Amino acid sequence: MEKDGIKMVTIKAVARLAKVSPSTVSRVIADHKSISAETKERVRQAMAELGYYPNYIARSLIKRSSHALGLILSRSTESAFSNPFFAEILRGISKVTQEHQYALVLSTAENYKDEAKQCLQMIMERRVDGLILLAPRVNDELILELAAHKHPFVVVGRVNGLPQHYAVNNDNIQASYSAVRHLLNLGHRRIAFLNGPAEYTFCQDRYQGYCMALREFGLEVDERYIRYAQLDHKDAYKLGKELLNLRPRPTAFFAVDDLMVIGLYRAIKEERLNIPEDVAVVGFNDDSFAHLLDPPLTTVRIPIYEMGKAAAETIIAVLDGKKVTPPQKILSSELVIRGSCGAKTPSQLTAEE
Amino acid sequence: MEKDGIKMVTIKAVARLAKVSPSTVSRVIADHKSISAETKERVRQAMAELGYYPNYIARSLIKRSSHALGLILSRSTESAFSNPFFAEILRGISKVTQEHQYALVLSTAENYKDEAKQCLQMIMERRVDGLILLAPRVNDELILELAAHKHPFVVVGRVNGLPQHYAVNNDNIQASYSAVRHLLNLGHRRIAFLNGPAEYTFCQDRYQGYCMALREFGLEVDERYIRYAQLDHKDAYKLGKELLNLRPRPTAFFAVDDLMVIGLYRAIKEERLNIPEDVAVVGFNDDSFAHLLDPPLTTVRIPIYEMGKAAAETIIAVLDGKKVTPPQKILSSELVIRGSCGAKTPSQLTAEE
DNA sequence: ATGAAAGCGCTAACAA
DNA sequence: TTGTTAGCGCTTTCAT
Repeated sequence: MEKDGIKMVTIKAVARLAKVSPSTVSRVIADHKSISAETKERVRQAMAELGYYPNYIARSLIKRSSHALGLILSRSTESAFSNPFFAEILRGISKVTQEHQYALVLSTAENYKDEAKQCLQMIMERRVDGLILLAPRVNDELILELAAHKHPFVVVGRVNGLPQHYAVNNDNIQASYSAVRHLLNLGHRRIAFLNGPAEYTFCQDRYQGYCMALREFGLEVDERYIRYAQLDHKDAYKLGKELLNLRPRPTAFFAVDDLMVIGLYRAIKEERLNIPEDVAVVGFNDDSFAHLLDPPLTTVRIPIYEMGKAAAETIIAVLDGKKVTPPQKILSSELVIRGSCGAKTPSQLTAEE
Repeated sequence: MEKDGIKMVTIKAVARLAKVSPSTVSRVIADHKSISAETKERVRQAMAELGYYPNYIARSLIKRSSHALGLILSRSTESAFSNPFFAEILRGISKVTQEHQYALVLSTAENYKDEAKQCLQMIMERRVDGLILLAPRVNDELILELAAHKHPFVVVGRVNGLPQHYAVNNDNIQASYSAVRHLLNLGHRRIAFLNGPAEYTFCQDRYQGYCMALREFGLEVDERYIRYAQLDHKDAYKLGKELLNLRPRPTAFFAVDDLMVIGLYRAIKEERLNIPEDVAVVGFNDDSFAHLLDPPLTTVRIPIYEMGKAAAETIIAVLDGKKVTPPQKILSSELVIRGSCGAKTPSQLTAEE
């Protein structure tokens, strides 16, 4: 009856006080229709009197559902949390889990293997009913395994090599294409691309958009102007320097994540070059600090919060046995033009600012 | 045997394959000493063959422990996540929960009442074994209730009116005192204080440090120069404007959170005043963007990550039945001097920069 | 060293 | 409408 000095008020105790059977109490909890109003009232009275809370663990065991969602942050813990993308997606997810009374179990993993292990563990151990996966990789083995075992999951991003699955994504190719086209329209021809780790599908997609735009303008994709950096400002600083030392020097930069722009700006300023006069810059994500940079950053705004909401709604609907159509949702982004690329061309103007 | 098309591999199935009883399998899982090496081997073989994972729910039910920690973000969801403080504290917490194989259940609440309800629910429903509470209020009823019911919890911040409890905090009074003293040493005498909501104990403490410093310099605390704002840049902008319109105008600002400084900077610049020549500014938290502001912000750096770690370690130790001494830990902070206050005084120099 | 049996707190047939 | 009964998958005495 005691644990840590806390009295365990069970359904039995309530039943005893209300002079009914435990199953009747259970039915009152579930607000079952075939219970007389007076019994309901009496049972509720007893629950209130005893301060009864249903034991979720016991309920989960018999219902075979923990009513919880799992979310794993991979990459090193350090960079995962510091990226505002994470805060935004989490905000969207938790908004929905809260509405649906789902618990959200958060975990972190140092590397991909660890992430896979933890995901599998969470779901196999029945700690969670479904998973939300972020930043899928090219040929993501974890995702393939989850799919093979028919575990419920939704991916935020694009998955390759899997016909049937639930996913929420933004229009990376299109967004990247628009961003680079913006630079091309401003007259830039040597546009460096600060990409992220090539194993992520979103990096692949943004690369594809970059290539599309260049080719549309009859330009070759010159791999010398492309670098693959970590999604933080330090690596971007280093690789930004490398790119700035190329001759002929790129006149514009397209960075796959705003966080990189911080390092890139520093690199550019250290070379005594001016933004946007000497070098134009476009970022990606429209992180909250983007408008605070000097000059304010032109960047692609993606609906991160909405993607988090959509992902959570999708997986919850799936778990509720509802049909989710279409299984893959693409949310659109917009280019937010600020001061890091110089004069605006009318065709590229957006509502913003 | 089936649920969502997923085979449930139970301890029974393993027992059958290994030709032992379920209890023996259970003992192997717990690595019980009195099991022969060969049986252990055989059982482990069977577990591997069947891909067995223990059902955490079932184990929790009998062990009366979910091996999970609960964390609630109060304030409106919008501002909670966007504050880098949250990301940092979460990083520290999850680092520790991961090490100890604890699950971390995250929840959000729109307001204080909702937060209290959710905390109580999480712990009463046995979803979590203990709670980590952030940003305690003056006479925090939730905390008093949790304490009255002897629920395990740890607070990040200072709690008043409760002799025995676990808490981790930084030296707010001292930190605030140092920050204001820095401004006083630079010659400032009219120092405005952009405080946060007065119901938080940390705001109270920082106010106290502010007063201490002023009084030490023989100055009166002038309430006209103090405002209570939300912890975001919008409100800070508005109240910053108000303070700038006072005559005589304050020559320096001390803001209780770096996020406010963003709004404050905008207000100052709109008044065509220069930082630090016309107005000096000191912030609090050393958020990641603080060094990116123009001019880079002088601010108090508090060890948020370490506080998160310490909080998680404390509550886990408590749950493990260990003695935690001292129950209240205070981590120290440092003033990081950058460019928002003008010339440095030698006595205030820190290692940074 | 291992097995049998009881039961954690709850829900859900099946009766009545 | 309500009670009885049998578990959910696991751990843990108590036997052997």
